[in-house]
Amino acid sequence: MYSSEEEFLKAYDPNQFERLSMTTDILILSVSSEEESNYRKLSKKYFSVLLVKRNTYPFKDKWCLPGGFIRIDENLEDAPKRILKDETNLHNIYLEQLYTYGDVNRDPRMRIVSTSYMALVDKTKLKDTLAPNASWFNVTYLEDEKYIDVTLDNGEEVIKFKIGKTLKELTTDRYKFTVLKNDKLAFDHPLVIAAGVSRLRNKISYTDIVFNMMPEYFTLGELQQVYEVILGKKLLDPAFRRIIANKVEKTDKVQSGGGHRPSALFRYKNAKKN
Amino acid sequence: MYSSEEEFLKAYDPNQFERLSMTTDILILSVSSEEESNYRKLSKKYFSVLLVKRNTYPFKDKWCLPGGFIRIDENLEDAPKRILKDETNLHNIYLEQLYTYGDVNRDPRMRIVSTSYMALVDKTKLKDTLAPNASWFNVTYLEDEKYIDVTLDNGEEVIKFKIGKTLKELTTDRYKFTVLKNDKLAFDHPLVIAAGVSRLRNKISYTDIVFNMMPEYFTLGELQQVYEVILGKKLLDPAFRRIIANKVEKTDKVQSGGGHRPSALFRYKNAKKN
DNA sequence: CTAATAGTGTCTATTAGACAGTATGTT
DNA sequence: AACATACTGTCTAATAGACACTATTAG
Repeated sequence: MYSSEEEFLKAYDPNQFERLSMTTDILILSVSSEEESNYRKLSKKYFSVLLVKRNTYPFKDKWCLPGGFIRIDENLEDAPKRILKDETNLHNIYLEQLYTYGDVNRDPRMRIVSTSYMALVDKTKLKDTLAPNASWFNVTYLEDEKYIDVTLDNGEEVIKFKIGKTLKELTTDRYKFTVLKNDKLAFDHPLVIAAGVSRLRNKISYTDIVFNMMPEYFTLGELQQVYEVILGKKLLDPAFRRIIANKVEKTDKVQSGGGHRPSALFRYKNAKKN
Repeated sequence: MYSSEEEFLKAYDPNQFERLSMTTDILILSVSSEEESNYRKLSKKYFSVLLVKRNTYPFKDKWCLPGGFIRIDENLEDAPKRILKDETNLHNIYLEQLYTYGDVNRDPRMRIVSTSYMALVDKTKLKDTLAPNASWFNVTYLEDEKYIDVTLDNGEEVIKFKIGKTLKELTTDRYKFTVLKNDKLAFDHPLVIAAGVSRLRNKISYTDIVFNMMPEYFTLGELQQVYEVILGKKLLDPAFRRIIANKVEKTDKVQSGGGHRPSALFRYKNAKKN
């Protein structure tokens, strides 16, 4: 039919299959601290996500993850990088692909497939240069065998949604997530949030990604708090210290002034395998 | 600007962003047995992948994963299901999304983003109804700190490729895979194979997905062999039996005739948490 | 001194790894 | 009997969980 690839490509009709649009959604996660009135206590930490209030249709006035269309001349993973830059003014951020959502009717405008990414940022590097309609929400994430209950709170507004887990045993992906309750989030973004938090919770124990959310110097108490808010449970000090011992290195800096024993400041050690 | 969502949707211009094409690639994995001449020995098992020889441009005469275009009116995950049906005549197969590849120049025809899926099948259910240009290749997968070396062999042809692992530490996904050597596989399919095998190797130890590759009744020796070919290493019998003990249930069937002690046949137990 | 966090020692329980042994078919 | 796999008992090493204890500061 064609005697060479060039010839084939020249004759190729790109409209053989109707084309579609693609977007990306970014789950930007971080850890926030709350001021503590008691000078002795440590400031409480929260696990938080960045949401944007939509001011255009569809889903006008609902909250959604930052995102946007993939440009025709842009690599897939460059789109979330671009949007992250626009939204937070940060670059060189930890970014990981989560999942691609492609149900026919997931967007009322037209056929849009969306690839979601998860980004982890250190909020201390972010000097209040947030986009005007963006806001950090503290995350409460409760998961059991059957449901995931998520509450997002930015101090002014509370967003709650619930996801049902259907165990599909052997025939397909382990769980199928279905949104059971949601009235303030746009699109299928509850699913993205659940997928991302769940992924982070798993990965925190076998990778070093937490350190993307930490400043350069930190105390082990702070690091433990971050683990605790992400995992949603308390950890025992000695066990925690054993586990992270070879991931961090002690510096000669200390943090004092808290009405209690000062703590050594540690730094992430780019641990070579040994 | 618009007073209602309906009005907005009516006026919406779907060509605001140039649209693109999407395809899906399916990594179909299974386990093959080889006839053993010594009546006493167990038949040797291989980990295997289904490839298709391309008879059209681009990449004419190279091997690739089964795949095809996503139709405009088809849910994303329905495309791999449809292709799986066409290719193997099987439905209700374990299917899991792997990764979405979207570099601008990954396809010479035009801008195509591709979402890859992994399917696990029990080859015994597949009664030689393979598509004419498809073939099962035995997989040898060697991974170390820096490289992944894969050899695929269907008895007639050998395909080798090599992938480099770049540790990206904290700034992005843990590893970036780069194809270092490949001359017989089309597209970025070496990356898909590596991603899938790597994922399966991890998941085999904390999920029950292996049973998708097993017939209804099997001996623990066979099951152990499957674990071994997937993990690429020998396991110790007592440890293996301890681990899978609560995932399987013994039946009153036995398999005898092998010149050695007959073995009990087991079945997958849809283990409720206890 | 007190409240609060920092940091360590050690016992126990659970799990993983290793090896050696017994059991039982077919030719 | 010999070979090959089936299956189990048990010791040891490594890891995880729990608790109690000491250390040190600001007020």
